[in-house]
Amino acid sequence: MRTKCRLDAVLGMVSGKWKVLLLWELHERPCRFGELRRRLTGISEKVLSAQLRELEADGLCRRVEYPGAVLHVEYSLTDSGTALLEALVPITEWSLAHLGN
Amino acid sequence: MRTKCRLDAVLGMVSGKWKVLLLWELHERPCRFGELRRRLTGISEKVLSAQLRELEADGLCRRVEYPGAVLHVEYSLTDSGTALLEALVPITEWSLAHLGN
DNA sequence: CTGTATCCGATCTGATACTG
DNA sequence: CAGTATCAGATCGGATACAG
Repeated sequence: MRTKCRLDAVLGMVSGKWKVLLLWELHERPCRFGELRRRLTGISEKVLSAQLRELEADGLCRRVEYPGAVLHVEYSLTDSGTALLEALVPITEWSLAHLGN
Repeated sequence: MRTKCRLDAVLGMVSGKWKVLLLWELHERPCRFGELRRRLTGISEKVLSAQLRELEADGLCRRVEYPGAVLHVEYSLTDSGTALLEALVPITEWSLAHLGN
């Protein structure tokens, strides 16, 4: 009965307080850690790190290290992550239709 | 920046551990409290009550009392709730396409 | 039958300091 | 620059007992 619908699993993937925002930022453009920290005003490094790792573990984003004297890491959406973001569009539309504007 | 997208608000409405299941059950047919408790094996009365109240507060389900010697209450989806459930369909499809079957 | 009141443990988030 | 470690506070879900 629990597994009758698969929604829970997917909703869990985006249930973190900052996850959707992260997906959104990464959808606009690939981002470095510090960039994300600045753009998601208020998030702590620990939480940012944790949520990125979860998104990564779920295959929604990827983490790429670039060689150099200083660490340079870039996060970006996977195709899967992009597709999930698109699957969320009807929810936004529902929101516009059923919640105030 | 937080309010740039409305996803968080809506996802919050279905983020409770049993919310989607509840919407699903109510979508199949209007249900009484005891019925829901039996069908959602494992949920406690307190949590069932709380989540129903949240769904109600968000306009996703309604609670109707029927007069009689004993209390008879029936919960059912609103149009808004039904529409939200439909807006979640693409997520299930994403799940089928991107997660194992 | 349909809930509410309490208490508890687990989980989540945040602040801060420290590291390679 | 890109994180990890630690600790504290808040929130969530669950068990149980009780009430209208």
